[in-house]
Amino acid sequence: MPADPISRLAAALGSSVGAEVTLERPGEAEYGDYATNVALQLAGSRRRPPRELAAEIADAAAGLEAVERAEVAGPGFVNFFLRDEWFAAALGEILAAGDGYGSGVAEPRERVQVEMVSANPTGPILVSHARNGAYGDSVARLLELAGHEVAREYYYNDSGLQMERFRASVDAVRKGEPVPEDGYHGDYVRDLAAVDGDPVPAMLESMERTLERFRIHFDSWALQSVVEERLPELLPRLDTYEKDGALWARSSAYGDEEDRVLLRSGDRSPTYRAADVPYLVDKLDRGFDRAVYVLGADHHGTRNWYAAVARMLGYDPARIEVLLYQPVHLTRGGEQAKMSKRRGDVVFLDEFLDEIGVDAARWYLVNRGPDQAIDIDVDLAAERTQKNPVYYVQYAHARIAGILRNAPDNASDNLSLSSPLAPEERELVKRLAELPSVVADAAAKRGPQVVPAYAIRLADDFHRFYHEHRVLESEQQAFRLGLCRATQTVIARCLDLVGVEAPERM
RNA sequence: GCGCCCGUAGCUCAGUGGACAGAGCGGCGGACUUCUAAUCCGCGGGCCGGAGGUUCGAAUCCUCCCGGGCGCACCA
Repeated sequence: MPADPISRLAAALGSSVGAEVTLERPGEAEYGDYATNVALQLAGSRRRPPRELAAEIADAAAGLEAVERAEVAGPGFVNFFLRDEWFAAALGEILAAGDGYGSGVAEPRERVQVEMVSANPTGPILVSHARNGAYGDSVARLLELAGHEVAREYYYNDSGLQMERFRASVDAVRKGEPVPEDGYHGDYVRDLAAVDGDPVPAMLESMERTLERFRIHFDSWALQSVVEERLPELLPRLDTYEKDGALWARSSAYGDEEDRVLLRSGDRSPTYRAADVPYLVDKLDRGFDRAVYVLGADHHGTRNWYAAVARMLGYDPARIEVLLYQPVHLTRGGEQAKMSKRRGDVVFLDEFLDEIGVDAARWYLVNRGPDQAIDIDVDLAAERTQKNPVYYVQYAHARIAGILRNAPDNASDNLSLSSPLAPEERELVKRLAELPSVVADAAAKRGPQVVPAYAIRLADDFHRFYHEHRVLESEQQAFRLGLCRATQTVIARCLDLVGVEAPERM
C-alpha cells in the first residue's frame, strides 16, 4: 500500500482501469482537485476513442469513497473532485508521519559516497567551489531522505607541482623574498607565513572552517599522496601501452573519449589522472555501492574517464556517477562583480557569506538546476526583503511558529470537520501531499532545485490561507492547527534539504 | 573541426508529450483596532532563437541552422 494519499488514490483508480494512472494537479479550479490524461494515452493501444475510455474511468472513480464526482473534459481528460473527508484523512496521515514525512525506504538501500568540493589547499574556498558543495550536499541530503546511507568526502592533492609552488610561496614570504611569478599571491599567503610549520594543514583547517560555516560537513578527507601508494600494484591490472616515453591508459577502448597519460615521460611521475585509479578502487573497496563525483562542467571532458577505469578493472561502471554543474557568475547591479580586492575576479566564499549570508547563499546556489549557469546579483541577494524568496519561505515558517506559540496547550487534535473546507485549506493540503513525489523526483534526477521551487509554492499557499482564515479560536481550530503544524514540518524539511535554517521568529 | 550545456515576458528563471505558456523582480493601484504587512489582492507584458519533421496533440521528441558558455594537456 503506497504511503502517501495521492499515490494511493492513483493506485485505486489504476486498479479499476487496469492501467497505471498518474494524477496531476490541473492549473484551473474548474478542472477539479486532480486530473489524469490516462485515457488519451491508452486510446491508441486499446483502439478506443479517448472520451469513451475517459467515461469508463470517471464511472469507476465515482465509486471510490474519496471521490465526490469525476468529469470527462476536453479531448479525454478525467477531472476528479474530492470530498472534504479525503483532505482531513490526508492531513492526518501527514501529521502522523511527523518529521519522517517525505522520507523513503530505498530499494535497494545503497551506501553512497558523495565526493565534492575537493579544492586543493592552495587558497581559500571560492564561490565556484561553493556551488559544488551546495549542489553536492543537497543531493546527499536528498539521498539520505530517500533512505540511502551517504558519506561525504573531500579529496585533495597534498603533493605535486601546485603544492610545491604553494609551499614555495609561503617560504618566500617567510624569508622576505618576493613570491615567484608562478606562485600564490594574496593576503592569505602572508597570514600563513606568519605562523611556523607546514602551511598546508593550516590552509586546510581554514577551508574546513569556511565549509562548516556553509553548513557542509565532511565525514572524511582523502589525501592524494596516500591514495597514490596503491598505484604501483594497480598499474599492471590496467590496459596500458608505452608511447613517446610515457605510460598511457587505453581508456578510449572502455568508453572514454581518449587515452590518458598515467606516467609522464621523463621522470615517470604519476599524473593527476593516474591517482584517479587507486582512488576509485579505494572508494569501491571501502564498500560503497555507488561513488558520486561532483564536478564543474569545465571537467566534462573527463566525465567518461572514471567509468572507463571501472570497466578496465572489472567493476560495474554503473556504480560510478559523475554529476556536472555549470559555473556561477556574480554581478553587482549588472556589472561583473569583483568582490575580492585580493585576487581580482575570483571571489572568496567567506566574503560572499559576509555579504549575503549563509541562508541566501545556499538558496541561490541550489535554486537553479545543475545545467543552468547561475547569475547572482550580489546587491539583490544581500537584501533581506520580499525580493528574496528565501526570506519569503522562512517567513511562512516563522509565522506558523508564532501561531503555535499562541495556541492553547490543551488544543484538540481531532481533525474532524464541522464545516466545509475553504479553497485555501484544500489547496494547502494538496500542496503538502505533493512533498513525497517532489523529493523522490529530486533525488532520482539529482535535481535539488525542485525543492526550493516547491517550497515557494507551499509558502505561497500558506500565506494565502493565513490571510483569509484565522486559526486560533476559529470554528475549525483543530484542523487548522494541524494544517499549520504540517506546513511547518514540510517547510522545515525543504529548507533543511537546501541547507537553510528554519527560524522560529523573524 | 569535434564534444557537452544553454537560448521561454524588460530582467532572473519555472515548465521537457497534453486542456488558453507560468512565477519572482521591476511599474501602477488597493488591504493592518485581528495568530508577525518580510504578508495579501488587483492591473501589463511572450511569432517559447530559426527552419523542417514525428504525433490526434510539440516550449517539450528528431534533424539541420543561428547565437552564447565550457571543454578537446604528460594542469588540476
